[in-house]
Amino acid sequence: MTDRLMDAGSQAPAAVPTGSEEQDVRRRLLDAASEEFAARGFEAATVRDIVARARTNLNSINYHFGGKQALYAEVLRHQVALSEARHPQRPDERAEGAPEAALRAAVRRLVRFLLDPDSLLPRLYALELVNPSPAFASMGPGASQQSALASAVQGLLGPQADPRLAARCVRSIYSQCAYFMFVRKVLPRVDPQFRYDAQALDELTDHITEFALGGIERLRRDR
Amino acid sequence: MTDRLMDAGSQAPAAVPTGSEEQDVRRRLLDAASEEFAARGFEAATVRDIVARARTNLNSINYHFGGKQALYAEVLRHQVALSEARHPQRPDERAEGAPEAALRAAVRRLVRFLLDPDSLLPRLYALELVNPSPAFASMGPGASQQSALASAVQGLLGPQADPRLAARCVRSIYSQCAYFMFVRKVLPRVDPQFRYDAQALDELTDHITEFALGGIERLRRDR
DNA sequence: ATTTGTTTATTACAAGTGTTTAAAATGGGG
DNA sequence: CCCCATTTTAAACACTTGTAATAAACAAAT
Repeated sequence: MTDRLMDAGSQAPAAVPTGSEEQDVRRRLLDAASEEFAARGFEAATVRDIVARARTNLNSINYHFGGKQALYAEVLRHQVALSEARHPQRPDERAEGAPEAALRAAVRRLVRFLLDPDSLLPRLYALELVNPSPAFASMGPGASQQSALASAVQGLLGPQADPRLAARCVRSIYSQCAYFMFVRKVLPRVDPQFRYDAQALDELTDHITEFALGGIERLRRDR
Repeated sequence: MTDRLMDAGSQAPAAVPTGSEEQDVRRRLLDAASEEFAARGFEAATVRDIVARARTNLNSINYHFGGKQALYAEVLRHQVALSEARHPQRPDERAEGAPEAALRAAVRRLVRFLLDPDSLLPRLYALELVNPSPAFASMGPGASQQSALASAVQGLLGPQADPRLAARCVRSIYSQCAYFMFVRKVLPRVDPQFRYDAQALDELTDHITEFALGGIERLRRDR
């Protein structure tokens, strides 16, 4: 058995016109598998469809990844990394002036992360949340987004607020964003005018933010 | 080919001690299939597991229902009927005094419907929403619950409110309830103290109601 | 008691699954 | 040039799937 787990970027054959042909099959498999797993789920996706889409042979998955499950785990890691690269965390986002602005920024970030129409992660994430697989542990549930949300909510509720209340408010906001991730496939059927483009996501961000500001304000006054 | 679609309750052999043995297998199949489909989803559930759980033979599904798909459609219809019987719509619920009370009643009904721990429908519903199947059309998405919610929200926003705003508010509330339906399987892993018992559902109802009252109030003032 | 229609049980089958085996091709250092 | 590790290809395997074919058991009416 050969050790295939060397670092993926060190061979660097200078300016070879063929590019990194060696990792090319692996990359194609990763992309094809991402689409197949996102489209049909882990069990329903077949290795034959994946290798066909990747334009390679049936044994490639076992050779390059060791099996269907290992490929799936790698797909999850890859898509998480891709998505985190597409949605970088600005470190001082929560330090911005008014807590209302902080909440709006956190909601916008969460919406764009969970509803990114160009990413396969929301779909894979929804499938895992509804039907968790053994490989689910590697997906942090948007931890950084939720922490930004939590601090914004904390800032609005005040420092001496009940942390359980704060957690409930965070979940109220998070659930509104996640809903569109879950129902993405059926939403066009029940609400045909809803779109997942940038403008619609901004309007959604505005609504969720305003709704949440009102809800938090009321719950703050109740205590 | 024999016509098996006669009415199901007319033979009535008086006080036979064996009960309606004829429909017994069909009922057992329906129950077993409901559990298997809810546990593993339509594709992953196998007819062999279903007939084993129903303590009958492999051909039963084809004989009594005509195939796996037809059985699944029947399971959906059966569970919808069961759940609607468990959660009857009180016709004058929306007529109750204050609109706040109407909203609370609508939220409570929705929560108990979508999060009923003794019903298999929420699970089947979540699976269909994330991965719709051809048999999905037979499941109205809690239409009556949503209409009660809509009228309550309308009452709070005022008669001249923008209907699109009202629809957004309804969705903000609905999504908070549906969230716990979607993440039911992973919630114990990420929030171990959350329970789906009656008390927890009432607390959830209170929180969602208060949060929504604040949100609606704020959005009403914005216009 | 025999027949007839209905239900249950057993077996077989064709298609599809992930994985294994083994052969062929490839491409650099000796 | 040739060896050798790596990669690709092709074929086969063992297993599961839903469904069909067929036989057996059963119940009621003639």
